[in-house]
Amino acid sequence: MANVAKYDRADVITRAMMLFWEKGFNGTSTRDLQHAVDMRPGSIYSAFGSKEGLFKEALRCYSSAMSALLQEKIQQQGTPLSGLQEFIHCVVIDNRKSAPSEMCMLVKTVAEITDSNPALLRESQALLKKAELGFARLLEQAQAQGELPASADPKALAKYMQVQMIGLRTYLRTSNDEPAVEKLIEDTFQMLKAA
Amino acid sequence: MANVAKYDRADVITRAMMLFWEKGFNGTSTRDLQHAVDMRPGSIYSAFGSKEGLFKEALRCYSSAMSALLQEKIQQQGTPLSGLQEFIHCVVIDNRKSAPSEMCMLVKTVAEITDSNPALLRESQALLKKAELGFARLLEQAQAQGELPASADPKALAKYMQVQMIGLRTYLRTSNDEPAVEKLIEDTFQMLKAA
DNA sequence: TTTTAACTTGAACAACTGCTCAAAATCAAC
DNA sequence: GTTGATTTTGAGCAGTTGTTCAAGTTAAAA
Repeated sequence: MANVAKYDRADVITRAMMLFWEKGFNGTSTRDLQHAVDMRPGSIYSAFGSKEGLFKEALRCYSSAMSALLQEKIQQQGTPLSGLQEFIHCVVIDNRKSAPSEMCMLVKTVAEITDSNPALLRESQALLKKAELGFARLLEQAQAQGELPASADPKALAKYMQVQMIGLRTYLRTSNDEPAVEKLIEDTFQMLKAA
Repeated sequence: MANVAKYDRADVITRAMMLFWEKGFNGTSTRDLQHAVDMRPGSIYSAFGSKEGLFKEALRCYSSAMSALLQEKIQQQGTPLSGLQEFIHCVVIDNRKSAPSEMCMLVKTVAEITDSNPALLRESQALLKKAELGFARLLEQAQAQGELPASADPKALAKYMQVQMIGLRTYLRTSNDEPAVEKLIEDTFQMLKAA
């Protein structure tokens, strides 16, 4: 054998994710990345193949960080639905200014990337689909526990939740109207429980 | 006096708008633009000052085209609320594949541009705010005509409509699930009329 | 201690970026 | 037809882009 890598791969991906999340794929130059992860071009390219390869890893990193946050909130709150509500409030309101961008990184990517880069587009779409499936499973559990009425359709409600999350986060970015968005989050869950 | 401009300014802005709408601000190079509008760099820069200047005009062009489409649909349908519903269906579903992007150009811009370019960010935010005010005025009319219950709050519903439009258009881009989105549009208006 | 495979480095490349400007072309006014 | 303000042209600039690769460094194995 021989020399061993000096960098922490997960840490490098996290740092790259933060930059990409803030500036987008086109807005982030490889020089920016080199500085952010403190690696020279040769090392980055031997580890990730291309800017696109690193971006793909960053998308997955973002996705699993969000997923972990959701699980954390469910545990804290004790029930699936209140955990989901706390998660959404946390992502949309609490982390608004501390996160690299107030918008969802997957949505930003789907908005920025054209069909001329199918690899990145499909990766983002697949991760968003995965998130929707996670919501659906969660809503099923809520239903089983009586947190949602038996008449509710978890799959349809999961789609609805995705639309609301995407819409609310983006609307907040455009309007800066935090109280209104906070109220709309509450309305959404009111609606959910009455479905 | 002397020579007179050979290009049609409105036409040039429209062509630039189509390109910017498709590829975004960072994704569109000035060479792309030169080709799309069939003008040489000198002419473009003397007419618009900078890439940013042309983009700003493109944003306004997009905004007023959307506004005109809404008015058209209201006239066709006869009432404000049914006109609004037809407008949303048209923008989200019917024009999905024929438009340069299935997403809203203002939303794409707000997602792409960071706070390091305040001019473009504020322009998009202002145009989205203007659209919301237009929705609010429309909903007031609908209320006056009895299309909406007297208990409805037009300003709050206008915010809600913005969130739904943004969410639905973006969700369709990520999921490709046209039937689901079509149903969600109907649900939204059902909800509106019951507000 | 030597070997050797893996990793790191950073100069360099060709292509592309937004933009400028001197020269040429244009056309209303005289 | 000449004038002269205005517009068009496109070569080109200085900086940035994503990426490569030969040379140097490292440390486990022999």
